[in-house]
Amino acid sequence: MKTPVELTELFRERGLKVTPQRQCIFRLLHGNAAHPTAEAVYAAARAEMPTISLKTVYQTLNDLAEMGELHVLDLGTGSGRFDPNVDAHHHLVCDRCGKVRDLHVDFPDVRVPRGKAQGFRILDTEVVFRGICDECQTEDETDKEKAHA
Amino acid sequence: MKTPVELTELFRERGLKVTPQRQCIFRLLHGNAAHPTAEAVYAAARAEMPTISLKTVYQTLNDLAEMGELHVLDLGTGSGRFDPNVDAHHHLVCDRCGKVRDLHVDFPDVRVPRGKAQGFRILDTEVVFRGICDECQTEDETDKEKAHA
DNA sequence: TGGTAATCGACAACGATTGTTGATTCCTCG
DNA sequence: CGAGGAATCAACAATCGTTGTCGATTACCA
Ligand SMILES: [Mn+2]
Ligand SMILES: [Mn+2]
Ligand SMILES: [Zn+2]
Ligand SMILES: [Zn+2]
Repeated sequence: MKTPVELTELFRERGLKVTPQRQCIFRLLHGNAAHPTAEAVYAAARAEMPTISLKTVYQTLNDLAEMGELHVLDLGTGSGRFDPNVDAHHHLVCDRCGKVRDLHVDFPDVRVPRGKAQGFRILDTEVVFRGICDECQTEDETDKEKAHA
Repeated sequence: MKTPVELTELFRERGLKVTPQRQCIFRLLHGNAAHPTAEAVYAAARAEMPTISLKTVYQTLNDLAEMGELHVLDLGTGSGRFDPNVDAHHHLVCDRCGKVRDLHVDFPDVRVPRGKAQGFRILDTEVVFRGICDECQTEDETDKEKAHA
């Protein structure tokens, strides 16, 4: 995603107004690697602007996604995750708590072999590693200790 | 997924009754590579049993998933896709129509490099190739021709 | 400064999935 | 075979995430 200043330009060029609500969301997302849900962005925005509406948050997130400044990930965690990092990368997903972490590794061998594409024109390749995050593993161990006691 | 006959055994062992509705779903799923939604299974089942309820379909699909006989894929196509093929494989997904095809290729290089796992214990690796399927490409071309005319 | 886009609140609606009820069917085990 | 209990049905309501609608108000920006 571009910087808040660049996004301000971009929105104006497109005839979209640059409101404080939108600028707030620009700032919250810039460099954000937490892959927040819309609700999470909403919560963070309300800390600065108590009257911002969830509708406005969705509106701005969708605008950014349409411009290609944001990717929406559907990783089976119930709700969409917004990713301001639009460069090619992959993800680690916690099956327990839904946490999403970036994995910046290139897998040059991951291609559909000739003759196996079944007519598809491939536009994108995602690798998703699913498992249990550190925090959820610690929880599990704590539970075991309690069970012993 | 096991064969309908084996699933009949398995259900009985678990104290679950083997009803005609469940057997119908066993048959519909066995060897099914279409990755159907619950609604699609429901539609196919109703062709044989007009009074089967959507509730019963979900119930049976969830039972099979809990037993590990079925995988539920969330590929961002709006609804869950049920996959009776529980062996390791990957998927081609059409961004336009949601079609899902199997890709039986092993990618041995696709592993999280040591030191990049960020505390995750990895349990599963999925590769998803997104693009446009053959049918949707043909549609596009037809549209172009119409535009020229 | 004015025209118009954006926002707000308060609520309804959506699609996918799950829950509830009470009546009915029918599988399974002895 | 017969009894007991699970499963199913229909007909709803409810959930969650997301989008739509409304009229009134705000405020961006050419
Ligand atoms: Mn990311
Ligand atoms: Mn598959
Ligand atoms: Zn976790
Ligand atoms: Zn398609």
